[in-house]
Amino acid sequence: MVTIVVADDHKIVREGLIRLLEAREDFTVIGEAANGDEAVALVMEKRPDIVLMDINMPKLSGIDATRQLGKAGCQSKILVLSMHESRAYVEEVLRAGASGYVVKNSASTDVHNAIDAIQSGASYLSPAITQQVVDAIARPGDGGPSGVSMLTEREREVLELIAEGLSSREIASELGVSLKTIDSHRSNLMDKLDIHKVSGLVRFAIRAGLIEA
Amino acid sequence: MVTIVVADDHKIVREGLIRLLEAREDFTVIGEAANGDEAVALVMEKRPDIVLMDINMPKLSGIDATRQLGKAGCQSKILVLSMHESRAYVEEVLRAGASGYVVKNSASTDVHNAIDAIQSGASYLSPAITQQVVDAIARPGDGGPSGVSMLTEREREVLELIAEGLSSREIASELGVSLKTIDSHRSNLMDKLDIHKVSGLVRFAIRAGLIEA
DNA sequence: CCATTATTAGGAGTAAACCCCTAAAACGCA
DNA sequence: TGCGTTTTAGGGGTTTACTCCTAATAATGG
Repeated sequence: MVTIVVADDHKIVREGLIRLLEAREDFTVIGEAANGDEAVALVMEKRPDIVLMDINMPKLSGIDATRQLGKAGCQSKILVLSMHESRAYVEEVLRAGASGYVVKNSASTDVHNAIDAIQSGASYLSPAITQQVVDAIARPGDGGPSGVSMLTEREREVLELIAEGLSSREIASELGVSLKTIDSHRSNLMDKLDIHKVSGLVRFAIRAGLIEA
Repeated sequence: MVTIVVADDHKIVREGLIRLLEAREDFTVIGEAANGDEAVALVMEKRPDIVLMDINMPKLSGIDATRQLGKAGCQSKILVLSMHESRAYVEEVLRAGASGYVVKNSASTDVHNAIDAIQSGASYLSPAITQQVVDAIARPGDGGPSGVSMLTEREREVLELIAEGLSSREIASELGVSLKTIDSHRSNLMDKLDIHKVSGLVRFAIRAGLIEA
């Protein structure tokens, strides 16, 4: 019997997931959490085999919760449930110590398969994701760490301020440097990310978790 | 027997919802859609009693889909499922012609109750929502309609394209009007929202669910 | 029928964004 | 010590964005 804890901030989604899980007779849900804090506490207490963890949760994100459980030496395998298919997310989730990544746009059988896989010690990535990871590896140019990690500290800082709505002049004054310097950083980070519009930068910054929407 | 169509862009959520609905023997799900366009087509074809519609969907949002169905004279009652509890959303959803508004953080029984209610011609709002609506009615002048609902159809459209990264020129060509027209819409919507930068518009559009991050 | 609003369009101008270059000082690293 | 990277800074240019005006047409609503 595989014991499972479900963490998702939407009760109705949680209920649906539990039904989907318990359609398998060898799965049993022994607890549910509505945010990251609750999830960590519950998992430490119940020690389930599997944690089905949503990424977007208040207080503590699913990624941070995963990270904390890892540091605490928790043996439960974590299967992250996400609505994002972007490479950046997958990287971060796996780095945080999760054993699997399933997009919400999956069939219930995918979740079953994922649990079977990580229960036996393997990793599991949604079919939709595997392709992206393969693409990322195949592409050497921007291949490495996608996005934020290819930026320097300063560029990240500038990007954040741009996304927060400051003009280049305001950023220059904020950081105590010349307008032209910000212009350089701006150009450089735009080249690195291959995003050449403010709108794109904002969305990137949000996806990357640099700022909140 | 109450016939239902479920529209949500996440397959796994859709599956969960269907299970929750079919736990009631007098409910039967006769179709499912993964985006707004599909939903409209499917509902026009199948003519269900109820449409359980998510707001955040690609191509055509649940709100726009609701609006289209209303204009087409569709008799199906629409129950909107949303993760947002903000007043602005509820306003717009009801204005679009939906019969009910249920937040995702509800129990399945709430959805059952909502369907019973709107099936008998009533409206249904999640408990979490009712208070907000009452508040909004109580002080009409104060906050006013905050956000999206104060924009016109065209302004919303332009905002969406701005947030998606199109330049004014591209938007003009996309919508088949003059650059100056887009400039007008842009100015007007910026005045209405009191947001005067692209970065702010993008974040607003994301918060408002007009686009995805 | 009149008032308001939505949609369209333009003129004219300032500010900002964005693109092309170069280049110096500082830093770690091999 | 030299090499790459980061951070700094600038010159000069084109293109958008943004603001301030006006104004015609159509539709909506009291």
